[in-house]
Amino acid sequence: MNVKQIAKLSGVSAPTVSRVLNNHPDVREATRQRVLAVMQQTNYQPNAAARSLAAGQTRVVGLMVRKETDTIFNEADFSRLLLGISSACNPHDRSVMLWLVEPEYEQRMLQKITAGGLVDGVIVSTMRFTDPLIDALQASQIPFIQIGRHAGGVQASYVDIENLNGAREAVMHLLRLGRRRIATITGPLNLISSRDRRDGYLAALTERKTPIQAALIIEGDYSENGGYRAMQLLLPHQPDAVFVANDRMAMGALRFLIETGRRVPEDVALIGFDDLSFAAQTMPSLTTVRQPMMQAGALAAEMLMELIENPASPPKRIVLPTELVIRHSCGFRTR
Amino acid sequence: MNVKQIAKLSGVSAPTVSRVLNNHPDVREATRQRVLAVMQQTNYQPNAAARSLAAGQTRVVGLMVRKETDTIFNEADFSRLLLGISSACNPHDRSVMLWLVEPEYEQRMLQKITAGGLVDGVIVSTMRFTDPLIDALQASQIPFIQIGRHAGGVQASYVDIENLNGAREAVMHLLRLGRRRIATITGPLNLISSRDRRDGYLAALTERKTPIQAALIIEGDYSENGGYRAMQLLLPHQPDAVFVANDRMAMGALRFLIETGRRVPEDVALIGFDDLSFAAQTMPSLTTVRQPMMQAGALAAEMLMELIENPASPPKRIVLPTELVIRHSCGFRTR
DNA sequence: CTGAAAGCGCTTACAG
DNA sequence: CTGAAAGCGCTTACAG
Repeated sequence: MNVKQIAKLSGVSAPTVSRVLNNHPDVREATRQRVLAVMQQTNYQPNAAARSLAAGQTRVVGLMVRKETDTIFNEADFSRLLLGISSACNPHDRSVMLWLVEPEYEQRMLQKITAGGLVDGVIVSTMRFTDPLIDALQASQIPFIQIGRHAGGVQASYVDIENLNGAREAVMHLLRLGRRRIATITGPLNLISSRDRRDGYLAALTERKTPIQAALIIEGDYSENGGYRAMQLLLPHQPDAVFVANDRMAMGALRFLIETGRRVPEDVALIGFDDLSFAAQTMPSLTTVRQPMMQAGALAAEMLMELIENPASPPKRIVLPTELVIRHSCGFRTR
Repeated sequence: MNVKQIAKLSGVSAPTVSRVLNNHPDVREATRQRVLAVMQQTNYQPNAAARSLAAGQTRVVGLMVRKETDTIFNEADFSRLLLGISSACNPHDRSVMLWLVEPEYEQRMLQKITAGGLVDGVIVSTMRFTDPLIDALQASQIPFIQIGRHAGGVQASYVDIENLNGAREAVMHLLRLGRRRIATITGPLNLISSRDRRDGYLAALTERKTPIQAALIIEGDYSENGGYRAMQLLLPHQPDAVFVANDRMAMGALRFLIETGRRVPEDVALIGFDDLSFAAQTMPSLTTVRQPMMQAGALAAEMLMELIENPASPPKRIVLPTELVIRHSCGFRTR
């Protein structure tokens, strides 16, 4: 089944079939119905490759995700991002193509993408502040949207999460609860989200005129064991609260505190970041900052589709708010 | 840049460029080098749509995942499956297209896929024992591989996980530890994995000639609250151990037990299924069954690529072993 | 080993 | 509102 056959069966020409297929307004209603009926009967669907080639549009959206190390790659966030993108694309009849970027195949992927005929645009997610992937996309002229901000991308659109403010609010909450020696375990500081969260910590302290102490700031690696070790280093400096830049490290910190007989939150209060599924299940349950990754994915997809339709549209930057999920580890109090 | 231009620059014809592109052996080495050099200089990459149309091959692999309800959709497994598929496809220079199947768009997706020009084959993951998706794929003649077994798929290849045996071993472990009143909280029994895990439970009891009691078998819904409620119903029947068909429900069961003052594992031992990241972090840590989803994804992708190359090859069924991860909730003992 | 011709299945001006 | 012609950028026989 192809346009020619549909055309013959409907008693029209191929271009008319094409017009019906593409909802072109300039088709007489009777003709449209006739063609539609034949397409229905024959269960006809146009060939995607031919369509892409002729129209110069694939109706496919690409997603490039740099896998990073296992400790940084967060399965829940990844799933939610994907869910958001996919559910935004479905109603628009667009498909999504997924590339997990491994350095080994990075170049080839980029070439395939920029060669055309595969996708109309790309959503790119990488946690590195500076990433050659972004530069390559920038240079390639292909429409793209970043998840998170990145260095050098003056012209680029992005959807970011309010990492700074989310962290700031978490620390403010600890301050309001009367904590005074608040420490932080940061993520790897080559990641922009890690920096933002640390800066939020600093902002809260500064805002409340609380002294900042270098000894209370430790760089972690986003792993459970990293949190454990960081807490070990922190404890001699007697913090009464710790803002931990992700839930996984918070689990490790909690483990160390419990093993060494500290009470949480009485002796040391704890706030994490991510709201992974286990955060509600720890003992005590973990107060944490939730990021709207699904919404971020959906928005990025919408923005990309808009950019594809209208490549000249100016760059957009959206920063989504986080939500402080108050549980027990922070020294429970309903605000 | 297109084949014609590359041809002109290299002093050959378009078909020769095409042969070089496709590693056709019948090209003189000197010619090949000349063309390759020009392609390199011009940074040429062939257009994917044109290639797909002309060759009748897209070099794209599809993945259809039915989202099911939120409680059933397991983000960790989904991520791992995707990781496995993606890393298997990368070396073969294939891309992967992802569809999250929502009932609303199911028909259109299937039509697009079977119309051709989009993907060469499909990996399909759905937990329903009977799923129209499978039937439609079956009828469509498109090469496909199932994740998990399904009803009616006589000719279909699949990669499955040893749900039955994984459950069986978990229950055997409890029996070896001296438990005698072992209960189970199953998943929704319209899911094949749920049935398999229940059957594994039954198999172990039968094997050890332990009486099976209907009151000790409760159907859950894979949610945390479902586990909580199921445990509530189970407790009056005084089980001394519970095999729970997923970790999320196990968390709920654990919560109920602790809230009602039971000691785990002393009073009631617990084993889950999935090895979600929080399983190691509960108090007590959760003994559970780990499924090799990433490996399943990689294998499915390999099988699909083989099937695409050789559509006549006979169906293959692979069942991957699970691993019992022994922690504290089962009444710790190193085997 | 290489090229001229045809074709893959659509869409896009253009003319009427 | 509709159709004939050309074209999108490749690959596939076929002939030499």
